[in-house]
Amino acid sequence: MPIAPTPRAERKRAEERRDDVLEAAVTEFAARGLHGASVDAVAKAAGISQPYIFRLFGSKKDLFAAAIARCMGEALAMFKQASGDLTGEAAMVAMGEAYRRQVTADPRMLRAQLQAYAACDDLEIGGVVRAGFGRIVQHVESLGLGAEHTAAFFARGMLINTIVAMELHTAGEPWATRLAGQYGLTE
Amino acid sequence: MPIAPTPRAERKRAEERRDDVLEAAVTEFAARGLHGASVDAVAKAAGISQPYIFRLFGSKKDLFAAAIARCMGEALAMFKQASGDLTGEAAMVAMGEAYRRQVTADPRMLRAQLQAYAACDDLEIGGVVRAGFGRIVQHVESLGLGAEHTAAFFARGMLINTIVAMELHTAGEPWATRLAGQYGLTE
DNA sequence: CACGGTAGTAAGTACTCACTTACACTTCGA
DNA sequence: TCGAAGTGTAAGTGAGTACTTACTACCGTG
Repeated sequence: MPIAPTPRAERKRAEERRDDVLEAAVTEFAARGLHGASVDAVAKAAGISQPYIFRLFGSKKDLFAAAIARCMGEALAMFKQASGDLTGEAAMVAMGEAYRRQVTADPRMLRAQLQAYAACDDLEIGGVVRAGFGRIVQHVESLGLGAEHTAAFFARGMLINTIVAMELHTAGEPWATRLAGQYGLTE
Repeated sequence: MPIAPTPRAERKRAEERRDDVLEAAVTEFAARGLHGASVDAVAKAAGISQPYIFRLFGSKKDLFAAAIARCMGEALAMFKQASGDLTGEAAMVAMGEAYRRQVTADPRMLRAQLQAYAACDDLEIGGVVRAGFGRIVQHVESLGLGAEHTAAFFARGMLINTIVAMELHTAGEPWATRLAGQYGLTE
């Protein structure tokens, strides 16, 4: 008869634990994507065993979806806070500045978004991503910018994502510096 | 002693075969990404056995890098042809129109690019992607647009990639249609 | 026509990794 | 206080898959 193993991780409420796991999952998925990341790595980073992740989230894909939904939710919250009571161009400038700050503070959110777009081939993931992105688009539209400026706002955001993913803002090549400099990413 | 197996695939020059494989690899990697795609699937699509791919390309990562390099090269060629002798804003409009046509004709190129950006976490891949992207940036810069317009051009391109990946242009939701419509992607 | 190089395959190998089973400790309400 | 619900783990399992080995058929050339 085997000796009883004692749980090593400090006991927490499931909801709090889910949060820890999501935090770790965002980091892992942001770097390696849905297929490149492993549940094992997320478990280690979260300080619990791998089976418990399946208890909490059901499957790897569901964990990815939850992590992405969280990221999108954080992005929306960030934009809402940045725009505050502002409208029109002033709101857009404020939101752009907030996004730029996010890059330098913690680029995981942007990288995770890129990974989410790349994983849209999967229908379930695609649904989650579209839903999250749609809420952000509708918030920006609600600020009273026209369709053209709204599109330009998101276009800039997407290029920033890509610049960060390629690490152009630290690459040192002149063309890269020129491009990244357009969005204040080189200081 | 086993009976000698006869090769099933029609015999071709290695160079031509490499081309077939790259074509299949772009399709596969565009949809599922570096980690999501399997070499087996590429081999089946190319009509040859899986070991032969390793003979031709060495490793899965090298195959991915080659596929991405090809895509980037095609994109550069497309832009060069579209801009022709034009310069400035006229060249940019022509290139944008070419890119838009590419979306409707065959979105694999765009999706593959997105997957390439997402895979930049790997240093080797990152190098290939930056090199390919750099050549495109420098071509656009050479057309005499200022840094601001150059950045705006690439920003639009990145948003188009994302719209295609999320399939917003066929999603049907009003906000999606409005956004995609800004780039003529809804007809 | 021999023969060396080129194109190609069948059949592994070794390993990763998503997911399961079966269990143990802890907390808490009745 | 007792048992059910909640938090957690050790130890698998099975399938997928990157890559290797060891071979074979074909082609061009002297």
